[in-house]
Amino acid sequence: MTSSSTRESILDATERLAASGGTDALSLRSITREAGVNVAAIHYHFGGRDGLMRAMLDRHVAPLNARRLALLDGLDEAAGPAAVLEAFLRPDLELIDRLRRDGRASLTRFLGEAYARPTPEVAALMAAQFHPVAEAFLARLAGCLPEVPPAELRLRLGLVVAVVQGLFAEAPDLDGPALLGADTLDEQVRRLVSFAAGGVGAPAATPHARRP
Amino acid sequence: MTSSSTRESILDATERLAASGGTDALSLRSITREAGVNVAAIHYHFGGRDGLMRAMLDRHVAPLNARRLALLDGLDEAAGPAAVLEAFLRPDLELIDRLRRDGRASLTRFLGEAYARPTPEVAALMAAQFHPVAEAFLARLAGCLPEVPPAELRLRLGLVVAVVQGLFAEAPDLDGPALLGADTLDEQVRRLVSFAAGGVGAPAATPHARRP
DNA sequence: GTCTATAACTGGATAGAC
DNA sequence: GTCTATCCAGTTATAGAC
Repeated sequence: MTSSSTRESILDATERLAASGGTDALSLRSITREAGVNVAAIHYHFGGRDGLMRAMLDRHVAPLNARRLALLDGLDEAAGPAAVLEAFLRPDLELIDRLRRDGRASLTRFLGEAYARPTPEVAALMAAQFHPVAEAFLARLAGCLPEVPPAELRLRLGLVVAVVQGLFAEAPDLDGPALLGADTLDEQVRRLVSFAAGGVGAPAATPHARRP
Repeated sequence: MTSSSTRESILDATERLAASGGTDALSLRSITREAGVNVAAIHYHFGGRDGLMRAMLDRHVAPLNARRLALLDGLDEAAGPAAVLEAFLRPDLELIDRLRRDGRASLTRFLGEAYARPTPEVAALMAAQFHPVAEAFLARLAGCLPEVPPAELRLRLGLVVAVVQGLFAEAPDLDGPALLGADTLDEQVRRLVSFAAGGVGAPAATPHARRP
C-alpha cells in the first residue's frame, strides 16, 4: 500500500469513527482497527495523535473558510449586512446539514470541541486560519454599518462566532423540536442570518437607567 | 472527619483543579491527592466519577438558573425585551467575571464542556434544570415581542443560549483584545444584551431575492 | 466512614525486524 | 513504509481491613 493511500485511509477511518461515536471513540487503537492499519503508521504519517487531529481539522475547516471568502467575494458592491453575514454563516449551515444528512452528525461535535477545548497547537492553527477571514468580513461589515463603532463590530462578530460554535456543539442532538430542526437549509440560513443581522446591526449600547 | 466535610473538601478540590488545570486534570487520583482524601471516598460519597461531575455542575448551574429567575421576577410589568434578556444573561457574565477575578477562569471551560460534550445523564440534568427557566423567559418575551412568532422566539432564545455556551468555552482565553476583555461587568452586560436584543427582536425573516 | 492494596484496563509511544 | 512486540504511565473501580 502506498504512502498516500494509507494516509488517506487513516483520515477516512478517523472521520467515520468521529461521525458515529463522537470524539471519545478516537483512540489510536480504535482508529487503526477501523482503518485496517497499524498503530505505528499513525506515528509515521502524522507524528502522533495530535498531528492526526490537526490534519482532521484542516480537512474541514480550510474548505469552510475558503467558501466563506468565496461567497464574500461574490457579493455585490451594494450588499447589505444581512448578505455579508449570510456569506459568513451559510457555509457552516451547509456543512452541518450535509453531515446530518449523511448520518455523520456527530462529526460536528468533533469540530465544536476544536473550539471548546483546543490543544494549544490546535488553537493556534484555528486562529491562524480564521484571522484573515475575520478581518475580511469585518472590513466589509464596517463599510455596510458605519454607525456601529469598529470595536463594537469586532465584538459582535465574535458573538456570531460563539453562536456558530454553539450550533456545532449541539448539532448532533437537534433532531427534535430544536433549533434548526425541521427546516430546509435555506430556511435555516434565513433564520440564523436574521438573528445575526439584528444583533450585529443593533444600535450601539448606551447606559440605561436601572430600576429603583 | 465527618461525612459532610469530606464531601465538601472533595468538591472544593475538584473545583480548584478544574479552575487551574482544565477538565483534563480531573482524574480521581489528582482530585484525591489535592483533597487529601482517598480514592474510595469519592465512590462512597458520589458513587463514582460521573456522580462527582454531576454534583460539580449542580453547584454552579443551579444558582445560575435561580438567579435568572430571581432577576426576571424583579422586573417591572412594563419591562422591555432588553431588560428581560439582561435578566437572562447577566448571571452568566457575573459568574464568568467572578471566576476570572479569582484566577479560576478555566472553571468556565468545565461548564462550557458540560454543554459541548455532555454525558447523556448530564445532558438530561441540564435540560431538566434549564427547561422551566427557558419557558418562563419565553413567556415573558412573547409578551414584550408580540410581533415575533413564538416559534421564532424559541429558536432565537436557543441561539442566545448558544452564544452563552460559546462565551463559557472561550472565557479562559479572553485575556487579550478579545470579546469581553477589558470592560467592566456592567459594560459587558450592556454590550451582550444589545446584541442579543437586536437578534431576538429582529424582524421575522422573510425570503429575499438572491443575486442573479 | 475511611483507608490500603490491588485488580483489570486503556491510553500513546517506540525500538527494531522486515 | 509497514508491522510486531513491548513499555509504561495513566485511568476507574472494588474488596476487605480498620
